[in-house]
Amino acid sequence: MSEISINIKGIGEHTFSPGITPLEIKNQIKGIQKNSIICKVDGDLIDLSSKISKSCEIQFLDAQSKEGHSVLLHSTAHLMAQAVKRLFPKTKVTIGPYLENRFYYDFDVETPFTEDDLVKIEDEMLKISSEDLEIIHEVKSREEAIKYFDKIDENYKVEIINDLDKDEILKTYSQGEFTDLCRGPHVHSTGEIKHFKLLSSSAAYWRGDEKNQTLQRVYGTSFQNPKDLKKYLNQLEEQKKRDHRKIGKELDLFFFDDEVGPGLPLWTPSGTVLIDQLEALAKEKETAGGYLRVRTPHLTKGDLFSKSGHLDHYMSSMFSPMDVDGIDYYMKPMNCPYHHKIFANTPKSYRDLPYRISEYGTCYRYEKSGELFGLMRVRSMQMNDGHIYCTAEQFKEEFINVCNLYMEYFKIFGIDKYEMRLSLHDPKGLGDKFINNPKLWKKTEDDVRNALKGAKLKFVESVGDAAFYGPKIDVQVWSSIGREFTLATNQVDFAIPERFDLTYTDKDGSAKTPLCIHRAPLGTHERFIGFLIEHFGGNFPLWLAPKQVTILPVSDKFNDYAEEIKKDLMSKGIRISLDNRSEKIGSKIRDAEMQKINIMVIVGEKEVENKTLTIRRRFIKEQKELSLDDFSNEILSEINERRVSN
RNA sequence: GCCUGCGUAGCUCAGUAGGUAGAGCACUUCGUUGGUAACGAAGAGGUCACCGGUUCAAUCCCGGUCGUAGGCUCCA
Repeated sequence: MSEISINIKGIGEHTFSPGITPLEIKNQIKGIQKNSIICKVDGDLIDLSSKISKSCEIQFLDAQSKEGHSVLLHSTAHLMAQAVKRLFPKTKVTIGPYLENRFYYDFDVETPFTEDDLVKIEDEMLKISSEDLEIIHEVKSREEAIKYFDKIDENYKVEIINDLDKDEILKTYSQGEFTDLCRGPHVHSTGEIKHFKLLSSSAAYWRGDEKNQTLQRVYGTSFQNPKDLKKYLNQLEEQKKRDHRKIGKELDLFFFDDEVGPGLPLWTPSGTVLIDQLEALAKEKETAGGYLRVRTPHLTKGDLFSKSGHLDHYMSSMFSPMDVDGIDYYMKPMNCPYHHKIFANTPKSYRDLPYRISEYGTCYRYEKSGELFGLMRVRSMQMNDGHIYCTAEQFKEEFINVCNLYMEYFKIFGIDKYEMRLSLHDPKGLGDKFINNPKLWKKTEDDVRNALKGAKLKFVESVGDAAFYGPKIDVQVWSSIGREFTLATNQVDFAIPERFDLTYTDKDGSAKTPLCIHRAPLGTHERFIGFLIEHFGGNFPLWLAPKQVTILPVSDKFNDYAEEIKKDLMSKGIRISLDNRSEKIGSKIRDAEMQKINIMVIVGEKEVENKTLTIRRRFIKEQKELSLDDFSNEILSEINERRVSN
């Protein structure tokens, strides 16, 4: 057989006998990075032990590359599974994929893992690593694979194989006594996996279905380099410090009370400042965008929600009804039905469209107890809600304007890590989860997709995440501990206008049905503020900060001067406090820093004499001396511009 | 809702082979009047989440409830 030519990326062409493996190439050819753990042949990731039969291009990768790292993570999941099987032989393995910087493996075990168990598993993993077991892959026929996994009593694996496509190539990976069904590829020996850490264990359902068996999921992380592992673990610690639940407590922004109920936040004066600022921002932008503001009740007769479809499609997220004079009343889970009522209250002409109305309407949703999460997931929420009623011709522009509005907001806050997601219906849920009208779904989804493409907005698509009444654009963000949330949303509703018999009189005098766009560019106060707390780590920009300025007299002797300054700044609308305790200046500064107050105004003998203030900004030691007027002018313009720096 | 862990002063946390509890910070008072991240002293504070059970005795052991954490599922 003739030789084959392999172009090694970064090295050059070499000839080999067919059947050569990347591992052999790595050992033979000088200059290939020693820490390569996997390779790509003509763009496909393959095991280092795979045989190469024809000329190709090969690229060796270490775990610094995203693909290399994901292989390492995946292989670490297998290593963990092997350790678990050694320690708890009755365990049945299921699946163990990699995520970004993490992996997990789901196990069916008799008793859930304790923290001690995780330590034991980790120790066993280190042991297997030092055994340096070769990881061998084999292609198996369907029958062979089923027979094998059946024999070793791994029924989940058998179930997986039975569900795979008939022409799927089945592979097993073996390391020592442990064999797993897997697509691979994997690193070539357990000795390659050295620097890992198990992070947590929790429950998960088999195949993500709550009707199925509860499995134990163990999360972990793994790196090639101990420094990278340390860095990642530090990063996780740092992220925990930004957790809005922690900062919310430290800065006294909001809290939950057992006697009030879970998921029902109480906003303190400081937290309420954040709400007020957001609301002022929304009001300003919406007024400029042609919205009219409205107000609607929190409680309503069931008939309205029956008409809107909520009782059919949304009941599981609604609080149980209360009986009022023999009639069922519900807390509102959304504001839309009221806005439709307002639209319909007076006759509309084509001249009234687009008709845009908005409010910060408080909604109440029954979220299952285990789903509650700080401010990010609550049961009472103040929604930056609004509805646009427009003609088909106006739709595209209106829809994109909403997208632009939330981009504008994001710019104000400096939010740049988000993902726009076009959420589509899942045909399987029609009639139950979604309104049953396949044609309208298709048309509306196409319209939205085209509008987005026309505006050159980047987005991903997600099937099954639509609202029950129409497709939507969700803006996804991540909390500091990595959970994903929808921050803003922009939704189309093709069903409601008809259900509510909403019409307008067109130019020709005929009655037409408008399109309806639901939108919540700032989401809800709860989630948006929860997100902002983490985004800023509690260090709010001046315009948003609950405590903008504090005056720190050097000693009691200057309290009167401080009081004058306080009065002046307060009259200008600045959120100001005065620390007149008999404490040393250093102590007052420390307390102000801990409270993350933006600006400290220090006054002592010098300032009283000069009629000035000494200004010290949060985290900045350098100070400057200013007159009261110069100072207030300076910060007022910073506030009015909603500047984000510091 | 499901699985597991956790619940001690306003906050962060000690503690008890079962004999009703302690620190630091914060708070109040007194002294100190101090120039850039903690001045000193004293005082006040708790049905040890709640309800039952076992026990002479429960904060501790057992059961239940509620809350909470990590996930799963679900969502703004």
